[in-house]
Amino acid sequence: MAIKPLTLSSNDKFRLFLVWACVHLLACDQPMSWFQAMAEKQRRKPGETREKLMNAALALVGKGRHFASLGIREVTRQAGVVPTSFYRHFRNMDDLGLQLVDELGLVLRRMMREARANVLQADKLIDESVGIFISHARNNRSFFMFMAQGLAGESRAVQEGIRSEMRYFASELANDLRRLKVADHLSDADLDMTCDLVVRSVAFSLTDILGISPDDDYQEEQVRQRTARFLQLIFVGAANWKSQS
Amino acid sequence: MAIKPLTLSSNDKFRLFLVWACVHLLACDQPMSWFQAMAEKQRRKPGETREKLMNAALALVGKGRHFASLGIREVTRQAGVVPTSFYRHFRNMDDLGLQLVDELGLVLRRMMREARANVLQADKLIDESVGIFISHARNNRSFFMFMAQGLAGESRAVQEGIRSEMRYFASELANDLRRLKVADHLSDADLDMTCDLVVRSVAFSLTDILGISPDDDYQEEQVRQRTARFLQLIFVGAANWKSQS
DNA sequence: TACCGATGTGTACAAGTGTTCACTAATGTG
DNA sequence: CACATTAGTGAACACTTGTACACATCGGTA
Repeated sequence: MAIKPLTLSSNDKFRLFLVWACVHLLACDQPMSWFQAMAEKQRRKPGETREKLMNAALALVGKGRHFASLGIREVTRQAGVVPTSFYRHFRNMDDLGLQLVDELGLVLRRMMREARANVLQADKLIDESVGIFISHARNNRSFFMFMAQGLAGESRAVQEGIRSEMRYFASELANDLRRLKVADHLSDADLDMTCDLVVRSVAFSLTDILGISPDDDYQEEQVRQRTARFLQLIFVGAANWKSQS
Repeated sequence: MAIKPLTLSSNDKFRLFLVWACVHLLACDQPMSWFQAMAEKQRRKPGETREKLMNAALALVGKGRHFASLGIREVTRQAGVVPTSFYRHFRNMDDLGLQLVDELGLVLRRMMREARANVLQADKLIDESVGIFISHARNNRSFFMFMAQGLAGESRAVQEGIRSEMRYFASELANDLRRLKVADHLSDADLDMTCDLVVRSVAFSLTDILGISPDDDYQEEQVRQRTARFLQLIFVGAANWKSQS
């Protein structure tokens, strides 16, 4: 059998590098130049082929195509790059999908940070959060489309990645609620369950938002209100929930 | 522009035929032979190419492929039919998808009927229903995979079809609950909302069930319990919900 | 009987696909 | 400086794809 040239993903490479850098930091005395060089390489300048390819895939998804139906040539064509370049950065389309999930994680974290900054008092929590979510979904339409597709997608790895992002999101939400002391009567497990349900409901609303035209403000407001009422219903349930019953 | 030969879907044809048959039943005196012939044609005998193609597509989806990535040749190959035969029954893959949605509707209605027959008293409603749902999801794995995929699929029509099946399901659930008089304090709109949320939560659990191995009984039991608790939480919320507040 | 429409088959073709290979330009390292 | 590594290019490969056309079959109708 032919030995394929194993090209590590940039994340793998970076992790390997971190280990290796730590060894060097302990062993020699002037490693900073190496570190900075590698760090420079990690955060590539925009417009590079790798970004172009990922953006091209996202653009196609945003245009209504399904990620599973995209081909390598199609993506490279959209990116304005020769097909061969694809292999310099990704093993195959699944690999590209996985790296998109990583970036999706960044988008979600940014959204979470914004929500935390804006939602200070608990009474406006739901409406504010739903609003922030919807505006993010509108601004990063392609990303969230990719997320919605990936939940039932072809690649098990992408599926698991998105699912794990959602789990993380739910656990962070639970932590926030604990900090706000709005659900002290709930056991940890029950609070986690509640947050899981919240995140699922919001995620399902994603398919509602993405299904309507991006500038149909009326429909968007409808989805927004419905989602908010879903969450209110869930929180009423949580408020009257008797743990360990 | 070239005029493409418009081939109606078999459902369309049947509806047209019904109208036409009624006219004939009123006008002439011996229409039964026509009727029987057409009825015979409608319920085709199993093993025909049309069924073979739809089953082939489902089989591929069940094997982990995404519907959006299936090609005509691939489906016909799996069905053991020559590629050209495809066009005798479907315009394209989207058309096949739409007809699959119709059949999916039948599966869902059968499930609903079974649930109605088995859930007689209200106190076991949740556990019984979730159980029935999970066993159906297990027995018709491919169908439900197709449904999960279609929710964020490529074809807007398929998407809307599945969504409308879910709406129907939710409204029927609301009717049942009204009949059981378990939520008399809720306004119609609030009950509809509750049922909508219930259906969404269950549908989301679909991706959980389909993600685990078909014979991993432990994980399946986990999903089952989690889904049931979701529904309990929602119903506690509904029980304490104050309509028109 | 002859005929007709619907269904299925085989062949064909142009276009698109994933992947490999050999080559070049740039980039930073000894 | 020479050198190795990396990113990008273009040509080529063996397939696969969607679709069209002509033909065979068969059940039902006039």
